[in-house]
Amino acid sequence: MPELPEVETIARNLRTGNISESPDRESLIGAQITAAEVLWPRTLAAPETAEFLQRIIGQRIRRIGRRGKYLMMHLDRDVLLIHLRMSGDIRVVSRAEPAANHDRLVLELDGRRRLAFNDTRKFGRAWLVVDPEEILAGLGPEPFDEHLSPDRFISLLQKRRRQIKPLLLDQSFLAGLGNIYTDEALFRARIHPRQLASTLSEQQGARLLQAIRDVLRAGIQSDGSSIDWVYRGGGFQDQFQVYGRAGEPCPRCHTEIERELIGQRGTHFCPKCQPRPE
DNA sequence: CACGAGACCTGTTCGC
DNA sequence: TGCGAACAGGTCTCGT
Repeated sequence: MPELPEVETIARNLRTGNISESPDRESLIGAQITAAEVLWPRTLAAPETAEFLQRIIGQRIRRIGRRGKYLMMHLDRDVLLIHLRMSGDIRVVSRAEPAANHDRLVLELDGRRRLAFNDTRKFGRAWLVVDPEEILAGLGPEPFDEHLSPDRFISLLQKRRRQIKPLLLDQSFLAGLGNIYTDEALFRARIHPRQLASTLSEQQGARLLQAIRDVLRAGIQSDGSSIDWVYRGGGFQDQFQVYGRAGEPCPRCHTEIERELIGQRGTHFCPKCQPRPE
């Protein structure tokens, strides 16, 4: 469930305290970690549980941010990084609340509420590190980075002889896009997901960067997307134009939307608006 | 460098 | 109704 807009929404909500189940709806900034529990050891990528507990207990949350799809919680001395992968979610509940079914890592805050990393599929990971660059160094630019001009983006595309969709999913090329927002951006830019990056025209490259930013901005404005049984209050799923709409008419030209596996991922596109290059 | 397959996991939905 | 297959918002590693 988590692509850039969903992680951004979570980070903002934790900062402002706009969290539905939280007892007092107070910001997490300034909260002290008074206890912690690791319920599924593999969720904690580093360090080992014993060192993790010993280091994190007593620290206060000072800043909450995001880089790519990573949630970043800056503490007094360390940074807690969380990647939600496919099914992760963050909940804040009162301390009295019993642990939920798939809670994997729980932090008790000020002895009265708890922040739980819940993750059905157990793909998610958390790291407690001094320097987050240890983990984040390989990420490509943020989509909204002002240094990422259309010209710069175009020149990055021209260096890559690779299908555009898998390239956009590659976090070392650009950080934050996942399967949904990639399909939506390519549709809005009218680019076929299999077109080789190096063959995109300047106009297509500029259009694509614009579409990526538009789609991510719209996603954030809707508080992200909520699909299936995982619901966090986002509404962007109602604005999907192609994702999950195979067989339905294209909103632009009414041709049937197609679904095809590209790089092992279900890919949705309009065969007429996004013509397949020879 | 690029690509596909397989792993890692659990749960829901689809097709017969 | 039941049961297996397919599928799911992600990423890593390995072999070609």
